[in-house]
Amino acid sequence: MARAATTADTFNAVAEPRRRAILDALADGERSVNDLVAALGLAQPQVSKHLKVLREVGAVDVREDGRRRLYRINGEALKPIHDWVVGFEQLWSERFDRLDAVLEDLKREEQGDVAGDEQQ
Amino acid sequence: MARAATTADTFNAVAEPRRRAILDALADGERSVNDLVAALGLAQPQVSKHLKVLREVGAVDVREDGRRRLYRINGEALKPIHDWVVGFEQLWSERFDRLDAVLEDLKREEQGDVAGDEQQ
DNA sequence: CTGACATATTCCTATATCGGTATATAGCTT
DNA sequence: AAGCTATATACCGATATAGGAATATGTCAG
Repeated sequence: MARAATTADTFNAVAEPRRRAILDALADGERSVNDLVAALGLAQPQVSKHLKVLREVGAVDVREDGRRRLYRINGEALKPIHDWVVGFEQLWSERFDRLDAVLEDLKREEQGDVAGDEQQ
Repeated sequence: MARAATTADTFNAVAEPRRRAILDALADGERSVNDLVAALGLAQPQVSKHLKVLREVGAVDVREDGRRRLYRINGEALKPIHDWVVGFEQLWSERFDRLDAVLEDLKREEQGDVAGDEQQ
């Protein structure tokens, strides 16, 4: 068995840096393919191919406008990644330090050690 | 050129679902390889191989304990993913609805249209 | 209708992957 | 030392990839 298809899910689609760059470029609105080609400095066929992958996982939507196709981001598709990674946020974020302290205290109280300040 | 190595960065390493499962299993503390094998229902060599990839991108650390190796998660490695995806959160989260409304109002005021309710 | 423009698709090739199986390495235990 | 346990590594095969180049499809202008 080989590696999962890039179109298997958003995690795989977004593992490719240039596809992330495309999503970044689409962050503030619709853009045509040529627009993206210019913005990213990639060859047109590669951009089209990357867009196809992003389309297949639902990370972008297309709209036709004459001979151009305007791509727009579909944030919903990134939610699974967000939800997964946010679960680990406490492992590095200082925002949780206070919470950790509180939980420590609760734990000690639960053990009847109301005075606290015991060492591990 | 082929797809980027799974060890190229955390995005690639974590694109594989079983590697995410390993990280999930390590979320609440150190575990030995066999422990992970039992928890995930995978063959031991595959677990070792997945752990190697996670080690190479810095997503886990190892500690030797007799003949066992205890793996622990290193959350820092997930931060780039977190930081990237959080930038898109406003695309789906209701938490930003209120902010959007405020920004709309500000925009209208800036344009001198204090009465608001103009159509595009 | 012909040509220019915008985008998608096809073909090619090198490469890294993943699972499976077998085996190597290393640390206990008796 | 022998044997068992825990983990890592090597080998194999099938597969999907990504860039490059060429080409196909579709649309607008004159």
